[in-house]
Amino acid sequence: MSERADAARNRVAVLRATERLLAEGGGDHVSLDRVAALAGVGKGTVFRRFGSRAGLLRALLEERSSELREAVRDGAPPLGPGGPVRERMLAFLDGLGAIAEGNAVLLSAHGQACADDKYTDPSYLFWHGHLCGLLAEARPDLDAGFLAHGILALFDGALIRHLTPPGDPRRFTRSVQEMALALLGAEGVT
Amino acid sequence: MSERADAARNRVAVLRATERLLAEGGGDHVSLDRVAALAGVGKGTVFRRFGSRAGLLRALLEERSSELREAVRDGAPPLGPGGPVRERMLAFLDGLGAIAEGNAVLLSAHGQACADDKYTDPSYLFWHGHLCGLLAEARPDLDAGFLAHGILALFDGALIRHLTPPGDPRRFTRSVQEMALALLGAEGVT
DNA sequence: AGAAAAACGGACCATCGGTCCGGATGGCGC
DNA sequence: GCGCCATCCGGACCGATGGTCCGTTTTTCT
Repeated sequence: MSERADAARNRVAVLRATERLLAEGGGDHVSLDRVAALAGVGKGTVFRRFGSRAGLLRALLEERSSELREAVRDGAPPLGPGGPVRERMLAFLDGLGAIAEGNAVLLSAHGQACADDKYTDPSYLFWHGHLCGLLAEARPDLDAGFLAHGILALFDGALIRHLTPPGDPRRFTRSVQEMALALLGAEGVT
Repeated sequence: MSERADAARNRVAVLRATERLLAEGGGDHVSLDRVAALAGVGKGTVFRRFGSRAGLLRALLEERSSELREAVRDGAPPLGPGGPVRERMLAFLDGLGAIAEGNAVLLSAHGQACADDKYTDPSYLFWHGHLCGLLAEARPDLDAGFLAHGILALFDGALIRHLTPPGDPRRFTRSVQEMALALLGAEGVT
């Protein structure tokens, strides 16, 4: 056995409380005190389970993106391995964009909390590695690692909010895809 | 008269103290208390002069970048108006990159403090407008506004620190330039 | 049932950004 | 040189926050 029943129950209570607070207030509305109170647990519990404020937000983000990660790693094309690079790229950006657009507030809160550790975060490293592979295959003449950082840098909560007009929730994603295509260059245009 | 002598003296003392703290500790080592103590002034003074922690960091950043702004607006080519777009772009990125590389810590501290206001900051808007103009001229087929955000998103303190190896301080700038060129596309290659 | 292990909870702490106001200080007119 | 008034100073003060700690409760295993 790895987790006691009450521990598991409390963990989901805390996560649900966090997303409620995230939804109804800004990102800085989520304080550990408030989360604990709303979840009906003690502050120590929140901390013990998630290590820190950053850990809590990371866990929530993980929950939101694990599905995409699986699909990218093991799923069927166009997301998963096997299809043409350009399609994989677009499908991946579509998926990541959807997550980002739906979690812009969480994204900025997490960014603020993580600060410097951002680039060593396993989740970031996975996205980066994936993009890296795709870019390297399509443009072996460029620095794929850097371009991958460049694309991921777009996924900033504040930027997304800034660029998403009411009534067109996918605008950001389309822009990201356009930029990615521009980076891939005109070669191989259908 | 616009500023009393002691006020001016204190302002520079505070700015110097801030940069010292920034240099010797991390970005979160710069608390208003510490700044005030090191500058030999009261906390209220720091606050009155700069409005907030974010304002203090912004002022410091402003001090570092005003020269580049002038050069871009009124200076001679290749930085200033008049030269070929591609050269202006490279020169601008070289200048901005140098500032960013020399102030990575300040950059992340400022980013954290500003959070959402980042995209309405006058300084950001200026850089963005400039890039926008250049990109729109070179690639009228793309969304210049978005691409400009994409390029500016690279200027993240943590990313710069992450990508700058000891012994090659300009590596980041070169990568940014390469990516910008990739965005401009192959058209017009010399 | 009983005991050890695991988890709980919330008081507690240091620190932070920001506010406020009585007191000091500088500039200007004389 | 002097005195007056606006301006500025300083640091005590505040509410909130992230994080810690330990006596108490709950779970689970035997």
